[in-house]
Order: sequence, then C-alpha cells, then structure tokens
Amino acid sequence: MAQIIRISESGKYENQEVTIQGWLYNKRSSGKIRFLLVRDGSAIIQCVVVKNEVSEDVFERTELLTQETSLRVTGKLVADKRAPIGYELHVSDIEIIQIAQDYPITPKEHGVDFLMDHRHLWIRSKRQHAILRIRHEIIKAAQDFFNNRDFIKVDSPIFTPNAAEGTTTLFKTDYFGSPAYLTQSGQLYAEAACMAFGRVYCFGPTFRAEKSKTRRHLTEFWMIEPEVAFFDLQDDMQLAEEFVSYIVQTVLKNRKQELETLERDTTKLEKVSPPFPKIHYNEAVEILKKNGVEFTYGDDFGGADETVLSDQFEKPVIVHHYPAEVKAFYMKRDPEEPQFALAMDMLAPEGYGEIIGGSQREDDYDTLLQRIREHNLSEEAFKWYLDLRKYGSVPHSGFGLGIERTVAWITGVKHVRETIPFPRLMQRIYP
RNA sequence: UCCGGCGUAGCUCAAUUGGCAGAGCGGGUGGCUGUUAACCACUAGGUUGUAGGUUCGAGUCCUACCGCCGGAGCCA
Repeated sequence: MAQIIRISESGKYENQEVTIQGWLYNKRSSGKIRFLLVRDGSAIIQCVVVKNEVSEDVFERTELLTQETSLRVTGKLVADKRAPIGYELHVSDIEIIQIAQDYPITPKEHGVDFLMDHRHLWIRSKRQHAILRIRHEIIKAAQDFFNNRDFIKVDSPIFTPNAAEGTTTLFKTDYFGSPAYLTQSGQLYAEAACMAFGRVYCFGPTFRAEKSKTRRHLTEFWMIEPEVAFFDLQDDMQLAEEFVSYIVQTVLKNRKQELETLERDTTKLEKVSPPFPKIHYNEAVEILKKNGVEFTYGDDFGGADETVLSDQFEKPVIVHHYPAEVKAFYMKRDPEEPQFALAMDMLAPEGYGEIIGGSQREDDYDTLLQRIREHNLSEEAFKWYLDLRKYGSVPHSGFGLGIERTVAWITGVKHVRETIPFPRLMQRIYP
C-alpha cells in the first residue's frame, strides 16, 4: 500500500502512487473503462480503472462496488483538466472494506420527509456536506472573533432550576425528583461571568418548546452570546456589526468552493461590512406604513414585517429602542424616553429574519427588583441575579446570535433544518 | 391550535369523465475504452396511508383517523 492521503491534498502528490480511503459516491462504466467517484470526507475524486492496466481480479472487483461501499483505492495521481478538483487517480489496486447494500439515497431527487428520516446518511451528500462545512467555518470565525479580542469563554448551564419567563416555552425535565428546565439562553449566567472577567461569551444549545412550524424555527438551536462590562447599547450594536461582518467575510474567503456548490449568489454578502443601517423602532414603523403594512404601533414585528424591513437594505439592519413592554424584564430602559428599552435586533437580509437580539441590561438593583415583581417572577429564583446589581454593578450589554439562522442566511438555504447536523423540530426527534 | 396542500413500486412522480396501475431512478442480467445524476437493451418489483361508505365498478367520490409539507398563531 502506498502513502495514505486525504483527497483534498491531492495537489501535493501529483504523479505519485497514493492510497485513498473512503466511500464510493457514484460509479460509471463504459465497458473496459470504469469511473469510480470516491469521497473521503475531504473531497470527491474520480478514480479511473482501465481493464488492461489492472489485474483481471481488480477489474472484476469494480463490479461489486455499490454506492457507499467503503474501500481503499491505490493508484497514481495525475492532473486532468476534465476533473472538477483538477486531479484523477489512475487505479492500480482496490481493497473493499465493506459492501453497502441498497443505500437509500440514490443520485436523484428525494422528498423532504424521506431525507429527514435518513438525515444520518443525508449528511454524506454534497450539498449537506457544503452546508455543514460552512456551519463549521461560521462557528470557528465567531469564536476566533471573540478570542482575538480578549474575551473569555464561560459556558452557561443547560439545566436551569427555574422558569425565567413562564413555563410554556420551556422543556421540563425531572431532576432527581425536582423540576428542572432546559435553558432558553445562557445570558443571565453570562452576565455573572461578565462581572468576573469583563468580557465573556458563551456558546451552546438552547431549547424552546414553542409549537412553531416555520422555516426559521428549531426546538433546539445554538447560540453564541457575548456580554461586556462597561458597554452601552451603542457599543453593543457596534460589536454586533463588526462581529457579523467578520463572520461573513471569513466564510467568503475560506469557503468559496462550498458557496459555489450551493450556488449562492455572493454579491450581497460581499457588501456586508460596518457600519450597518441602524433605525429606531419609530423609523421602522414608518417604513412599514410607507410600504402599506397594517401594523399596530407598540407591537413587536412579525416575520412578514421583518422581511419588509430587511428588504429596504442591502446589509443586515439593526432596529433599536423597542417598546419596553414587548421586551424582556432585564432590559434597561432609555432614561430619556422610558417607554423604550435599550434593546436591539439585527435582521438578516433576504428574509432570513432576526439573527441577533441584544440589549443593555438593567444595572440598578431597585429597578430590576421592581421589574421582576411586575413580571410576576420569583424573587427567590433571581436572588443570585440581583446580587450582580448589589456587588459592584456596572453598565453592561450583550447579545445572542442564532447560529442556524446565520448559516441559513450565509448559505442561502431556505430552511434551518438543513443548517444543523441533526435538527430537532416540533414534529421530529428522529434520527 | 387554526387555514391550505399532499399520501400510488425502495425513491421521485404519472394514471383523461369513476372503467386493464405506469414511467424514470435505484436493484438484477447483458453491451459499450473518457463517463460527468453517463448511455443502450432486457428484467424483477404494488394490501394505491388506515378504517368505513357510495357504486355494476374507486388510486380517483364521501366520512373519520394517521402521517407529512407550507403558512399563521406562538416565539429575550
């Protein structure tokens, strides 16, 4: 056996004898010449088997190869302009590891339900492969961004003891005889960590038991949430636009091939750089009215409203100063116009919806206590959270970025179910 | 939870007015020395989601249920 290589590093081994370990993606035959498309997770390469260049035994073995059969292929790597990756393998030997019988996902169109039932196999397909590689790049870029700015990653717990804002959207579990809930956000714990380290972020799964059946909703999704001490809303919005720009530009730079596979039009993504348009809630309402949208002043925006707003701009748009009543208890109100919260949402272009929600947090003990009471929340449960306002409280702000919606936007995928390896939806918890 | 749509071969779909259940892909067999979801020929493959009803006759019409899809509501 020759040196084992990854297909993606073929360029380094031109005209050398190498071995590739992988799976058969597809096969074509023309009598005495056969073409094997082999994937190894890094890329796909066409392997050419010519009858009178290999032993009879090896040539006959190609007959046994079915889709997704695992194998080792040895041969000479040669440059070929006809090949998508620029190289082909001229086969000298084939070792079959396991023959796959009746692989369900054939090279043709399939329906959503069938593919979702076979998600564990679907992720081997080209398109899913490209999406998940971009997801990886987005997560890496997001963490790099904060790591390069001296943030400390402090993860929040998944189990939480209390229902922060009503139990309807929380998943309840049994925790040694007491109720516990799966977290909806790491934010409150990130605030505690923020008072310890100054700049922190957490990254993990969050859970919402909402019966939402739309292309933007999962019951389990991943969020990355920075929290910064001595930051006001303006600082927060600036951090958010720099953050999102960095992610988009990094993906454009490092995942060009995957974006091509997905046939993503990148011209709009290329324009994503600071500053982003920032509009007050009142301006947003004006825009909706100008576009003939029926909207009750004081409400939060629905999915259709968000699309109208984001369609006005080429870049993501930040809407700030939402009516305090539709926002969470912990958001600080603007002292100059107290009916508004110092909150902001970032809406992705092209109808992908809200990708960031953030705010400056209430940092005054008495005010926060009052809000907790107004919302009928348990003072006892939030004792530790109130402590943060008791022992050296400072102005601080943060936001959360939903990974799946960000992946959907950047890849141009229509539904978030394709942006996470194993999606959890209202109607699906298999595989 | 509400509105709309769909359910036929392993998969994607077709089947005229209610009148013989069919094609492509995948599988099998054979052919082809440059194929790109290769192609060509042959071949196997069906409780038409489930239960009931109307009818001489139901994939098709009616009722209920199940499942899925899209949307709304909901959604720091």
